[in-house]
Amino acid sequence: MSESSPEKETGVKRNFIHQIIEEELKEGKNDGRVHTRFPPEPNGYLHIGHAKSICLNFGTAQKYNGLTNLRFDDTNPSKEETEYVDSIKEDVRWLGFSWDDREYYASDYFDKLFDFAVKLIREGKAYVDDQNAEMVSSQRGTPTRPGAESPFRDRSVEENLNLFMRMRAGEFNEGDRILRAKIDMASPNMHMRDPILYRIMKTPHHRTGDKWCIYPMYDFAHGQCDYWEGITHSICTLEFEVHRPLYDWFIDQLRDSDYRPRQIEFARLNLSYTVMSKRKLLELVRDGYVKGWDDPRMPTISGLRRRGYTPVSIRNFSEKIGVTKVDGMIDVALLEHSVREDLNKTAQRVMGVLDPLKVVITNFPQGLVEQMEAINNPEDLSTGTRPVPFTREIYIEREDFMEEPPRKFFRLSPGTEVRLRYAYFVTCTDVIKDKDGRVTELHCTYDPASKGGNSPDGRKVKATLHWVSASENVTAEVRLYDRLFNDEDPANHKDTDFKEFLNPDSLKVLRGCYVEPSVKRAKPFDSFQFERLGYFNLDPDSLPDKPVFNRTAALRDTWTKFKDK
RNA sequence: UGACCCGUGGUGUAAUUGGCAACACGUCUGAUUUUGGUUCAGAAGAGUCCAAGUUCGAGCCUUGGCGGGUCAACCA
Repeated sequence: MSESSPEKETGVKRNFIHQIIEEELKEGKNDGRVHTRFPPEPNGYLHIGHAKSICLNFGTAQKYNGLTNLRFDDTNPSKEETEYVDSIKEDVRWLGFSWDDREYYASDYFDKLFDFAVKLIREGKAYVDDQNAEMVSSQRGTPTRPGAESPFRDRSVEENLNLFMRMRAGEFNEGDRILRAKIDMASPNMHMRDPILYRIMKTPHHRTGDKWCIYPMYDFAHGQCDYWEGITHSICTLEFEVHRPLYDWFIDQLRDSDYRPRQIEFARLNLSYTVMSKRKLLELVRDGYVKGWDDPRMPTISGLRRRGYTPVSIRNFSEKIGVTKVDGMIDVALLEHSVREDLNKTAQRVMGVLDPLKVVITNFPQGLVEQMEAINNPEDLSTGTRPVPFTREIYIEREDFMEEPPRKFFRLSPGTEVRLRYAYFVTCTDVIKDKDGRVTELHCTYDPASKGGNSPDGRKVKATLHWVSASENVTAEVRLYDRLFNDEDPANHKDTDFKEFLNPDSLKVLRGCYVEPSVKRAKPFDSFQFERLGYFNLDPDSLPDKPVFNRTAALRDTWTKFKDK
């Protein structure tokens, strides 16, 4: 062989699938081609688990200069909709992958699949079974007991052909007849016990309309589509492992050259605090527990997008978690770390106050609006600065003041001096309360010499506060999102009771917020400083309809810790 | 009384194909800091499910256990 390795440096971490591929490449299999596919069923929105599969399929092909197809596995018209195929395409694109013109549908192959079924019948490898679902199911046996053969198993080829044509013609009702492969009812592998190839479904298909009233099953479609598309590596999740012998059986009936696609299984992603089952996500959407598939609390790609996640962060995450056959549980902390890592470098900082407490700077001139200069991103000074208006009356976060500070509380309290970021040093002189004893206003004095946030005499302050001018600001509604689930591990709750673990605090609308959106474009972001609470992708161009506030776990933990002391 | 798959710190991944286990996240210290963030320095934490075997030497090989997962939809 030549010294030029077909492997490309893409920064993709080597995993067991790469190892398999490299061994095959050495043996010269499939003419050295690597061709993968991402095959979602369009019956829901893509979630973070799919992202792993997408990154794996596209990443693997890129690594070996191969191609990846996008293929919709649409063999069950009762569950699939065009809305879903559109959202899937958008999400894959957003993640940064391209399938060029290789967009396929299992339904594209319905004719070929039908012909293949006829071929199997002719060869005596498939038959029409007149039994109903219950009969078929009871004859299948159990994992430990062999099944029994159907009384219709040995029909003549002519009779099978005739019945199959009539199935297609719509002469029978749903459930009356099925087409089965004739393999082995005693096989220790349940999937080899005369699997069903076609069932009658008088449901219009989102692409083929009412052209068909019989539809192929997953097992009868997937491998064949792989074969016809020239897929070399059909990467799927662990639960399909037991399907592999059947996958191979169909390929054996089909192939006429050395080429053969190979199914390789990997462990699907499980995330702590997260429910990933499409059925459950659909339930959350349908029953109104969330506002939609793209609700920021959802683990869907579109939900994460609205929450402020970047494509890079999700790709990095997929890379970090690796690819194995070990069925594990990844800590969301790793996902959250991945966003922070990216956003820390790229997100523009803005200031904001969510729960405002008025502060009057008593020695600051009435009516004066002073423009302070704020850095857009301390991690990337090339992003420049922006002016932020400072006035005699400002708001600070209520949490940033404590009348009787506990040990280690460094922020504002009576008599202490703190820095207002990019503005001045201020000292609290008076605390104004209402008749119930609630603090309504603070009076402070500022040190005019500390403009910009540094005192010429070199004295230090222990805290830097975030603020907003009480008059020069923009207001909007802010929603604060927490994790959707607060149970230790809701993913483990297999049954419908998973909703019991919904986090009641997962969505709070905070009143009296001072944020910006389309309301006043004139002064965007000047007065928002969210970064103390986390990082936000809130630059004017990428702002969601509703500002989304991504509270990070790290900060929450810090707070919990602090409060305990 | 089945078939297939899996078993390395709290979590995830690695270990040049046999040379006494590394990295990331998380946790905990400390320093720096106009974000209690970031950055930097450091610490704790597994002897690789168990047992026997082969070997000078095993997380990697063999055998036997144990534990976990998947499979009995006319879903994918």
